[in-house]
Amino acid sequence: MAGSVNKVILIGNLGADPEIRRTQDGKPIANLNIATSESWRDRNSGERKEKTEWHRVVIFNEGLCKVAEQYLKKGATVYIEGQLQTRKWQDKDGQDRYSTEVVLQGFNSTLTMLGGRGDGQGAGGGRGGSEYGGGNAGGGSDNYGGDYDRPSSAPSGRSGGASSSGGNFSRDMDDDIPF
Amino acid sequence: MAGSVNKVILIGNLGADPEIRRTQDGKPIANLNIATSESWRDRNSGERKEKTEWHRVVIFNEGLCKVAEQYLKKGATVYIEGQLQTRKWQDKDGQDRYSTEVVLQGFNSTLTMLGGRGDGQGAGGGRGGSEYGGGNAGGGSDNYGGDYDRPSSAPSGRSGGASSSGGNFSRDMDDDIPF
Amino acid sequence: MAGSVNKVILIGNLGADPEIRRTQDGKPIANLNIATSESWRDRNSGERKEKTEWHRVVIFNEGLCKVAEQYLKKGATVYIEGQLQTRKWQDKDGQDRYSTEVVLQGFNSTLTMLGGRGDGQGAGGGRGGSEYGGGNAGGGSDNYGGDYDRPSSAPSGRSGGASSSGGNFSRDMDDDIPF
Amino acid sequence: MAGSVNKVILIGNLGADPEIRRTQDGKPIANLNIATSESWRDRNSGERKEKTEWHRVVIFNEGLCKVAEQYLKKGATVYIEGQLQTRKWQDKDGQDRYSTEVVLQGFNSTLTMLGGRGDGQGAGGGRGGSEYGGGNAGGGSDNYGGDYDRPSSAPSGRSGGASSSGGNFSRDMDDDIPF
DNA sequence: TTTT
DNA sequence: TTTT
Repeated sequence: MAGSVNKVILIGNLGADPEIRRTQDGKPIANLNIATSESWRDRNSGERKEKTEWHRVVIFNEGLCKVAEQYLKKGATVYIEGQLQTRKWQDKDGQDRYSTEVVLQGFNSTLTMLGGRGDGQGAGGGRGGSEYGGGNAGGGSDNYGGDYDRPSSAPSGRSGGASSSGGNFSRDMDDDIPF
Repeated sequence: MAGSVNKVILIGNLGADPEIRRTQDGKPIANLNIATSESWRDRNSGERKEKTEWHRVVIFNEGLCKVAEQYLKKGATVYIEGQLQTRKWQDKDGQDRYSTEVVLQGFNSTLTMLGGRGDGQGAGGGRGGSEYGGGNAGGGSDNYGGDYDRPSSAPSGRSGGASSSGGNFSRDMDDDIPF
Repeated sequence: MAGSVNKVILIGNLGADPEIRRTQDGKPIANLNIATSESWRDRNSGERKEKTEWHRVVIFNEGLCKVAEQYLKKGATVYIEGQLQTRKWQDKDGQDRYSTEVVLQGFNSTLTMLGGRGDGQGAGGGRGGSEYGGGNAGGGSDNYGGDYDRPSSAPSGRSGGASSSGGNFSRDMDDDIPF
Repeated sequence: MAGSVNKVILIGNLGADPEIRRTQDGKPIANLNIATSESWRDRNSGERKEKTEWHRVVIFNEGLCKVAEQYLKKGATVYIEGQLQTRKWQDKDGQDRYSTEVVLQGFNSTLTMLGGRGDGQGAGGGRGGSEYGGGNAGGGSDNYGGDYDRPSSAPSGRSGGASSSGGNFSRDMDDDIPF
C-alpha cells in the first residue's frame, strides 16, 4: 500500500497496576488499562455528564515494558503513542471473538508518564509516590531502546527516568553539524 | 479527569464503498472499513511479508458523512482523525460482545481524501477517476461543519471538495489582525 | 491540494504567564511560550544532557483564550494541538523576518491543562494553586466552542474546567442511536 | 520535565526536489520544502480562497535521507512525522536570526510517500511516474532504520519501498506470542 | 478499574 | 474487503 499510517495517541489514567507477563523466550509483555474521559453539560437538563472510555494497551517493546513495570501504578497519568491492532481468538465455545488493542511495539511507539496519583495505593501498596519522582525518577539510564547509531551522545527518550520510547536518536545533538 | 486525549490517526484504503444509514430522526451515519498495512522483509528467510489491519470507522458528523457519501469509494485512500470507542452489544445468544471503532464525531475529527483508486469499480478496472476529481472535485461548498463564528470568511476544511472536518475556523484569515 | 494536513502536538510547560491581547474589534488573542525538553545520557562522557525547545503558541480561538486566561500560569503543563504557521514581518531596518508559530485557531485545535506547577508564583504572585484547581477549576461551563448542532446535550471539550477545544460534538451521546 | 511531547504531522507536497548535503563525516542531511494548504469560500464575497503554508523539513535520519534522495521529487505528496526545532544563526550583519524547522531525527520520525505527481518535472508535464514506482519503487530492502533487536523478521517501516521510519520493530510478528 |  |  502506498503509505499507510496507523497511530493512536492517548492521555489517560491507569485503572490498575500494569500486568507484566513473559513469552516463552523471556521477553516481557505489559498490559495496561487506560481510561480517557470526556465531560460536558447537558443542554436541556443542565446536568454534568461524563463518559469514560477504557483502552487496552499492550506493550511489546522491552524498554517500555521496563518503564511500565518500574514506574507505572494504578492511577498514573500517561501519554501513549501506539498502533491499533485487532486480534482474533476463540472463546470457550469455540466461537470467533475479536479484541482491539493499542499496541506499543517498535520505533513509533512512545510511553511517557505525565504525573497523576500513580501511587499504587489503590492497589494496596504502601509506597510513597516520590520514590519514583513523578516522571523524573531518573538516576539510571533512560535509554531503553537499544544503543545504535549514536556517535557519542544522543537524546534517548523524552525527559526523565519514567519516560521512554521505542527507539533512539541517530544524531548527536552535541555535534556541530553545519546546517 | 485532568485532561485526557483519545485520538486515532489513520491513512489507509477503503475495503468497500461507504455504507450510509440514517437514525430515526434522519441523521446520517457512515461506516467505513479501512485497511492499513505494513510490510517488511523477513530477516531469516528473506521473504517479503505483509500484515494488513482492518479498522471499522463510524462517522456521526453530518458534514463528513456527506463527504463520505459523495466522494469515497472502495479503494480510495483517506486520512482520518477520530477517537477510539468500544461499544457493548449482545450476540444472538445474549452474550456480551464488544466492538472497538474509530469514531468521527465532532470538532476534533477529520476526513480527507488523499487519492488512490477510489473508483468504486472493484478490481475490475475501467475506471474514470476524474468523475469525482481525485480529492479535488470541489464545485460545491466545502464547508461541512456548520456556519458559526465567522466574521466574513473562514477556512472551512482542508483543501478541496473531498476534504472536510468536524468544525470550522473561528478567525477570518483575511482580517488584518495585528499579531 | 488533494488533502493536506498541518498538525502540531505539544506537551510542555509554560515559561511565563499567558499574554492576552485584543484585536481592534475586541477579540482576544493569547500568546503562550511552551517548553518541551528531551534528556539523554552522553555516550562518552556519561553526563546527563538536556535540550529544551521553546515554542511560541498563538491562540485565536476565543474559548481557548478564555481557558488560557483563567487557568494557565507559568509552569503549567499543557497539551496542545494546533497548526504550524509562519508569518512575515519587517524588522526596524525594514528587513523581512519570519516567525513560525503554533496557531490554535478553529476546529482542530485543542488546549488541555495537564497539571504541573502552574501556580504562577514564579511570576511573583502569592497565590495558592488550588484557586484554579489544577486542571479542574470548572464551576462554569466548559463549552467554549460555541453552541451548534447539538440536539440536547453534547460533550463539549475534554474533561474538566481547564480543558477545551475549538469546536464541539455534533452527536448527542445520550441518544440511543442504534449502531 | 515530567514528560514532554514535541510532534509535527504534515501531509503536503514538495515544492522542489529534495536537497541532499553531507556533513564532514559523510552523513547525509536532506532538506525538503513542503506545502500544506487550506481552502475555503469567503462568506461575503463568495470567492474561493486558498492559503498555502510552507514548511522547511530537515532529515538527519540516514535511512529517511536515502528515501528522500531516491524516491521524492518535486510535487510528491508525503506524510511526515517529526519535531519542531528552532535554531539560531547570524545573518550577514551579525544579527541573530531564528529558523524553525520540522526535524526528522530518530525513532519517532516518519516519512512516507503518498503519491502525487512527484515526477520531478516541474509543472511542465511529460511525466513518467512509474520511474520511481509511485510509492512502491522498492525492490531493495525497505528497512532503513538499522538492524537491531529483531529475532528473525520484523516489520521495518510502513509499506513499500518509498516508505520508512526512524527505527524498527522489536517484535517478530511471525512469533506466536500467546497474548 | 482511572481521574476530576 | 483495500492498496502496493
